[in-house]
Amino acid sequence: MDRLADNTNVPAAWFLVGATAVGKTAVAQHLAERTGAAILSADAMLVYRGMDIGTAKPAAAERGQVRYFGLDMADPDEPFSAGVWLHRVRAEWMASRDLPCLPAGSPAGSGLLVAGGTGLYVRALTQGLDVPAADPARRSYWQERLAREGLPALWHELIARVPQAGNLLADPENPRRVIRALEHFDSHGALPAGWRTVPRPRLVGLHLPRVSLHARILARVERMFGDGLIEEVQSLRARFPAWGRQSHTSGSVRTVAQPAAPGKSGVGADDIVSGDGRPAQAGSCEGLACTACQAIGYAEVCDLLDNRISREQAIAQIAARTRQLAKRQETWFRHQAEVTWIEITPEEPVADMAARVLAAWSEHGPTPIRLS
RNA sequence: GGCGAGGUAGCUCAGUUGGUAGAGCAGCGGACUGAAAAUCCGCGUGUCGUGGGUUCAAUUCCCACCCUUGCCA
Repeated sequence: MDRLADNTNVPAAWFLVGATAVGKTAVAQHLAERTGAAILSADAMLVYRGMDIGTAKPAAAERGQVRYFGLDMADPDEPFSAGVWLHRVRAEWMASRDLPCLPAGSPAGSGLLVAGGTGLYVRALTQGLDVPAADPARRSYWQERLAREGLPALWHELIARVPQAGNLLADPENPRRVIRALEHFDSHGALPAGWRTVPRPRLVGLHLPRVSLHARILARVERMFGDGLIEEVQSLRARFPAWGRQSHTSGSVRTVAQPAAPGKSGVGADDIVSGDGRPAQAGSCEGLACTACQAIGYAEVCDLLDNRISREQAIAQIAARTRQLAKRQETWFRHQAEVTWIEITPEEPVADMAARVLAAWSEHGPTPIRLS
């Protein structure tokens, strides 16, 4: 292959990670415009066409200045996954002969700049994914059995096949992981041993104090409504009628305005909760790829459009879910990667942040990526 | 102004037949290899409105006051 860092013979890229709403996009854009680098978005929601406002996708003006990868790769009703993302991104990259190679030593030259907050996508890019996908039919088979028989039954099935699954699986109480392991076994006859022993890539990240980040998140949510988030969801629903036919906001989180506390002897409390009309099986979207319609902002606006919640509730819930996402992202990068954090403040000019990011990149060098 | 209801965790509320309290949400921490903006796990000390009184002991009973709210004026 010919996408090589000049001296090292290893493909690599400059990574900028961090929680949602810290300002990765602005800094990446700033740097790309000045270096001629292309930007690869490592974000699981920016891949969907038509979902622009709610995902804070870089605007057309910005995209005209810089070559972007990883945006608008699929329609919201297409099944998508980290694996699809990785294959497509690799293919696009290999096909782009005109893209500049990474400069040796100096990040002030051009190259590939990866910006995003989806840890799994970053990992896929730096480590690759182990084996081809499993058969989707197997997934639905196990999903049905989970619904019918419960998690312990699936766990027994898994242990029967892979006695040491307890050590291979990080989180046996997580139905998705158990199902994933089962479908993986069905397709490949074994579980990959490397699931829990991944090297941590060295990255550069932006970090804001929690309070500042929360303030930014709320401001951004309100701006999204001003920018036409509701209209965007309406047009998506016009294109995909199954979208938002029922509440997508699942029960675990999200009900900011709780009707009444279900006390031990709380007569009527349960009635109020269930009467509120949210059966809320997360992501039951009748044929639609659920990922997109579960997306933060989109699920809540559907509830708003169907009069299940008020505008104020929608804003509060979107902000809360975004905060929770941001925390999970921080946790991921804190522990799953070796990140050099650039501590920023809300007032700091983008150019200053960019300069500090550049300095960190210079110091540590680019992060190797796997193109095959 | 009169009568009623209420003031308990950041929010919405339980509860204590007197022995200083607990749920949901929020928040915090953690996990994470093809659904990842997903999914899953863990974490509950707060002047129980204020000041008095009764009591071995009051957040719980009594009195006063303050605040909120509903109805009547």
